[in-house]
Amino acid sequence: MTELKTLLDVDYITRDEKAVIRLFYRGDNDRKIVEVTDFQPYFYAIPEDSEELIKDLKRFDTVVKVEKKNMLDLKSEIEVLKIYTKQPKDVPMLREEVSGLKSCKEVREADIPFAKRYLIDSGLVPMENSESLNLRIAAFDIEVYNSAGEPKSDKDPVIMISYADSLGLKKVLTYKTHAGLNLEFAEILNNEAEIIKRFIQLVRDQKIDIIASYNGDNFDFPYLRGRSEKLKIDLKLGVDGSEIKLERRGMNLGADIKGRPHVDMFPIARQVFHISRYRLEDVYSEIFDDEKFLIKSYEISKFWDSGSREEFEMLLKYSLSDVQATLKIALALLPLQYELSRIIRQPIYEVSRMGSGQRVESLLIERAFRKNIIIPNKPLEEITEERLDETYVGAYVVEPIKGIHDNIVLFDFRSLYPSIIISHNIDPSTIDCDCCKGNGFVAPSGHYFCKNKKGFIPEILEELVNKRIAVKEKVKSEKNPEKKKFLEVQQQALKILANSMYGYYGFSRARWYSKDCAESITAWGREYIHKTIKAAESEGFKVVYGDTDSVYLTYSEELNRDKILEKAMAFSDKINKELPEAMELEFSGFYPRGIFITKKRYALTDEKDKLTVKGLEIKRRDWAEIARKTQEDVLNAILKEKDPKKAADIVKERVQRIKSGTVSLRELGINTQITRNLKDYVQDGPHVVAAKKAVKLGREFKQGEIITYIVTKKGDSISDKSQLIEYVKEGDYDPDYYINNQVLPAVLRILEALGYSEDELKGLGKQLTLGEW
DNA sequence: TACCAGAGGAG
DNA sequence: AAATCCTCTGGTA
Repeated sequence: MTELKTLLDVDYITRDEKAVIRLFYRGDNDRKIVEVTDFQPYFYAIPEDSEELIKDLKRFDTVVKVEKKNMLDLKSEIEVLKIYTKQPKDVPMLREEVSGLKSCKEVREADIPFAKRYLIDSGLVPMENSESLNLRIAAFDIEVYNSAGEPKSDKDPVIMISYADSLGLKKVLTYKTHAGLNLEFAEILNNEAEIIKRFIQLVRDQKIDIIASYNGDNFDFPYLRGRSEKLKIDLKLGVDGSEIKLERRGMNLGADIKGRPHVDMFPIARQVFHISRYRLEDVYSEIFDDEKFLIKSYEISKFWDSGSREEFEMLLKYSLSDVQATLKIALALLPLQYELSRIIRQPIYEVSRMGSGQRVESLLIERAFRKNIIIPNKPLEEITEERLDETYVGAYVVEPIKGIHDNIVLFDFRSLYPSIIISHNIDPSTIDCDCCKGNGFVAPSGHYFCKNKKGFIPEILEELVNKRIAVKEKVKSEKNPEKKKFLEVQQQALKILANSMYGYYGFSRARWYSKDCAESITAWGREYIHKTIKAAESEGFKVVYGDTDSVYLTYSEELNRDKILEKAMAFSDKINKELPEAMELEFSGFYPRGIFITKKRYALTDEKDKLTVKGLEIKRRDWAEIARKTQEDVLNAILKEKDPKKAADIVKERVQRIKSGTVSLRELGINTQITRNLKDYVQDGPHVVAAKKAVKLGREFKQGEIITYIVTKKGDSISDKSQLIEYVKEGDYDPDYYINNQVLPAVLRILEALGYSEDELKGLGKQLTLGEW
């Protein structure tokens, strides 16, 4: 029996001018670093003239070996030269030289980093067995002294480091105390340097495998690094004794720890959840349906300085609650990252920081190697710019029949785009192939796809989809809850990857970019939904609404629920008989009542009276809670209770409350993302103006940050009146704005769709007396 | 009133 | 650094 082990990380070092791959394993009880010394760096050249190129290559002393090889490149098999170099660092220079040679047409795969290259070629699977090994996970969080505005690492010290791990150890390290302080988790050291050193020691003593943080990439680790430099101490967290490394990753930083992967939960939470804000407390309450203990940021230095033991203890407890929340979030979200890491076969540090495009591309690169396909190069910057201008037509959206409908049946195509790609073999290598000449699978876009040879991407997609079907079968029969959860995560990871494939074709930076494939997929999608609509209509259904892959149907005559469902099932059976095997129109719900406002904006109630809302203000972070809640109450009154009078009373009550000035700021905050640098805005909306005011008070904003603002009493325009919520006192809000620009538009939209005329509503809106209806 | 920039949702 | 379609607000002229 072989020992269980999991591959946590890979890198390479240079020893005696030779590259040595290091594999960082966690075994049953110990940690192992395995070194590989016989893996040579290489890349490919596609020759104009191979003999000539071989001769030319002899000139370069960094070339150690050249092999001829046949590989698949899109539609054809080609001869390539595999060029081995002495060291990985030789590749960038040699690539330039070689691609400049007359005898060379093109250089390929010279941009695959060496450690990644090794992982692909070796076939090793990172994170394999990680669930069986009981990995040791630790979370940490720092508290920083913030005198005024943003804390700065060149002056403001770290005052606490909190630590919690999956073995049950929890600590808050600090260097101040008060008489009578008695919190078993508090560890008092002499100074700031000591708490940093103690933190490192804890991680090492506990033999931690994965370090989790919340925003550690862009705050905690850069800050610790800043302080460590000032205090002249090391941050040797790597299992090989190396320092943490801060690397640039696009607009952000990444904090890399050798052999002990650091996973930042913040970007993961942003991908996984759709919530109004992504502060630690927001994500915590989203996952655990529980409120986290909070103290305000400006109270940190106040509590630290105050001399009150109670306040100091509050601070310690707050710090502990942060780290415990981070650990809980990590334990909940890491399994999906493990699974993605296994499927993509890249280290968890990388995978956890990848977007959809990078994940798909990494998967394709690995699979291409297995199939002897030579990998396309990354497009040059100017090419990606050009691609951005190549727009194409996407999905079709049916204009809804506005107003209330009863007995609505919902159908949608199961995984429409993946199933189209598979059943029509949509791939850059199969498009408009020579062998099918206008036959094959002919898309409504005019392109056709090969019927003889399966494409690379459809083949991978089919593997993913079949694997997912198999895993979902296992989920059904699995009784052990641990294993069931594991399988559930597996199928989720497969779904994420399968659903990203279409978007990847249209992604301007993709190696396997193909606008023609992307537009063929959407063209087929439109055709299938159109055909479905036509068929439904000829069967006596009314199409109330539809979007991309879905249709909402009612029956044209008065029928009872069971009769309608019977008709509906007969309808989908008929449709499915005519569809390709991989495709299926699925029944996905019956709704006794629904209201349709516009495209992408509607609400339905199911048979358990549960309200489903799409696109309306209720679902939007940039509307105040008071407006969202009022809209929800109005919808419930109309859909569930069929009582417009009650709806009107709700609105009246809400308007009165706003007028009285007693609405809390929590209900008035408007969340909006600052999507760019503040100076880059052409037109400053209220959120930008609010942010710019805050900058004058010492605040800083990261691009992508979500802020909450209030429209206050002070100022002329809405923008003038806007202020970040943290600078606004309770009660300081503009009732007129919240009535006329928030609550009334949200509810009038619903009432308007009920058939009240615009004039009626305007008049009533002004009088704020909705009682008569 | 018409137009634009900007945001965020649906699928 | 996945795609397009779509609605709506607030600023500006």
